[in-house]
Amino acid sequence: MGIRDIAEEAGVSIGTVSKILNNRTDGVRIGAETRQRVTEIAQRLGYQANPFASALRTNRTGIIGAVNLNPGGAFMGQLGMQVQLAAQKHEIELLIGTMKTRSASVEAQLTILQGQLFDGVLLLGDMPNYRDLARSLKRMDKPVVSVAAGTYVDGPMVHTDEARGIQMILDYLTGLGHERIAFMGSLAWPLVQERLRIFRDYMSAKGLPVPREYISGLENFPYQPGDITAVERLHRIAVEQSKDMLRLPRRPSAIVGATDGFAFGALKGATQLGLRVPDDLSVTGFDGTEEAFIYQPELTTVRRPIEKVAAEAIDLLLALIDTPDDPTLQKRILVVPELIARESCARA
Amino acid sequence: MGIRDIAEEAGVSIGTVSKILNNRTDGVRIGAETRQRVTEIAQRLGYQANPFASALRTNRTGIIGAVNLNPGGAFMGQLGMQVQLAAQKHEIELLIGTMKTRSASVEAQLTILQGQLFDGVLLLGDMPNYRDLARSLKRMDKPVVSVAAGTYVDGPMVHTDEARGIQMILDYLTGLGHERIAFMGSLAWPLVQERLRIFRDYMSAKGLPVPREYISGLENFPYQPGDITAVERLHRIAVEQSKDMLRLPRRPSAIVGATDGFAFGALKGATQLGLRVPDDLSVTGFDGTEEAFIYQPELTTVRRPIEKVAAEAIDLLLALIDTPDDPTLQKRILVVPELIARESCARA
DNA sequence: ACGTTTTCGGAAAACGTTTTTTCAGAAAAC
DNA sequence: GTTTTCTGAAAAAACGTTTTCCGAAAACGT
Repeated sequence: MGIRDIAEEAGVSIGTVSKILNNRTDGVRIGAETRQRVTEIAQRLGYQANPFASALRTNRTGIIGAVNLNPGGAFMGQLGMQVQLAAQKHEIELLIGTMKTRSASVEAQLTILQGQLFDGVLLLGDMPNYRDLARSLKRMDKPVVSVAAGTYVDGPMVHTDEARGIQMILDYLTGLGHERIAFMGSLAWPLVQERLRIFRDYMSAKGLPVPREYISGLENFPYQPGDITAVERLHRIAVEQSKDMLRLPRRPSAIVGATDGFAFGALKGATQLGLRVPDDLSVTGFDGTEEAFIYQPELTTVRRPIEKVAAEAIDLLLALIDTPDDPTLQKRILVVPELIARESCARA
Repeated sequence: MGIRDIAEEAGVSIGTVSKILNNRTDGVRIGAETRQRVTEIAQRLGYQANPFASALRTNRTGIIGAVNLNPGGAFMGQLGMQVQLAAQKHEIELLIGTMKTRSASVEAQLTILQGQLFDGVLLLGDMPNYRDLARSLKRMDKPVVSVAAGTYVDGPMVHTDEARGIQMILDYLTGLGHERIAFMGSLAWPLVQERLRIFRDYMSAKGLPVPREYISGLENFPYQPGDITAVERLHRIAVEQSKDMLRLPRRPSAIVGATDGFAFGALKGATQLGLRVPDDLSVTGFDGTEEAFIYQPELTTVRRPIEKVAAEAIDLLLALIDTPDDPTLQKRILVVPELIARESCARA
């Protein structure tokens, strides 16, 4: 059961057992025969070290944590899974928690429980007040990597190259002859603000006007994590907003959704107005969730390469855990996304 | 930093500090004035007990774990989130892990790391070889509650009353005059096998024949958790299978999807054949994921009341942690689902 | 004033490891 | 033949709590 039982069984001291089981070679020698015997006994008894005792002594748990800041979304769910898979390749345990909403201070959460329990933390996704969070994280003495959070975050991070993504979409759309291009998203998320900015920059660089009515920002959608109706409400709003746009005297010929979800809204809005996609309207999404393929019509979207993002994030975090002070690890990795052209776009 | 610092600052012993901070009242008395002083100092210094030391001594971590057996799915993602929320109401920490695929023995995983780290474990969802898993869990000395796993599992569990759910669907469909009703799902999951059985029982009780071609079982879909293409492949297959059915000389007038995902497949299959939903074909789903509402047409489905399932599961697990030997807690809770009629069904 | 109870709090053991220090005996060096 | 070095392993300290046990002083009853 404990290291003591092994020691007793093998007729050696517990210290010896510990050294053998941890393959300690530094400064201490153990005879090959003893080593063999002990390992075998440990095997036979199915010994597993008590993680608390080990952690207490070493200050290492071998567990890394991921905090899902924006749970419930399809994209985030898939990101969580991919991070899990990436962690498995490294034989390390990964546990996912969620950002608490009730807790008074964001700080309390991360620094305290998770800061001690985990050797390092992955911060998954974006959230409305990310900056506050980031500030409080400074105090944590364990490495943190931001994942898919936007480019504005400080410190090590892994993210999709969204500028490239938006650019791909707009290249594609303008290549199809579209000029009246609208944008829909929820600006409560900093990530979406970034996407909108990139969108605007591109359009003005190309000299394509973007009238005010072509931007549907949905500034303050009341979102509570876990609100079971949020997705449905948001969809309903997106449908309505797209219909408003499509009833404009000069309606857009293409709608860029800041998110696959908004694209679905536009798709349904168009259907409800009797417009045909892609003949009368082109629609694009962003994220490349699996639903994009399942939907009717199948959605043209930019797929964020979740597997790569996850793998890079894990690699970076593990490196940071190993050598926290290596300045070359304070890096910002951008993974390039991929345009997936499907049924929802056509020539203008 | 540690309890020692508090003790020193307050001029008391560490034992006293511990008792005060843990509100120990049993047998030990502490003066109100001392209590006050110590609490205040702890507050001021921002003291937080080292969780490993505490856990080492008490064998309790205050953390419960959830193991997602079938990660990646939309339903499971939402279940995970709801469980999180339910846990928050109890001021308890909940961490979600995933079933490892690489690990040779299922057992190794759960019993060992998680068995020690967690005070109790929630097993979320179904998996192809659940029985093996369940067997190995017996050895774990921490309470386990199965959630949304099917009725065949042993031990405490919380689940949807699926018989009622299927019954609701079939009552609804037969009420609309449907008699030629088909079933689609992936029988690799025991859960789906149960649903099919219930479906068959109902149909034969009503004297409605179910020809062999009306059952699309997809016996062995090769599924690897984390396979990024699985959802897409499965969808493609579902579309094809539904088309096969719909090309039958006597095609079904309604298709019951064992899962929302299969219903989407049927919906798209019908569209591709030029059939109109719901005029030419009625389709129902099962699970009530958010996508069901977003899809075109909006899907009639049975919603599994995830919030209730999650809340019941947390309550039950916490009770079991408190009094593991209370025989009345060895219960099996069935939560009744809800039929949500939307656009995908009409009179036969 | 004396014994008895109560009140408050200290001392120390324990939890199961890891790591540092120490030590005995054998081998090597002088 | 004595001292030094080397080898293998035991012994003990440490990690930071919780909890049990005990004792001093104060309060109380007679």
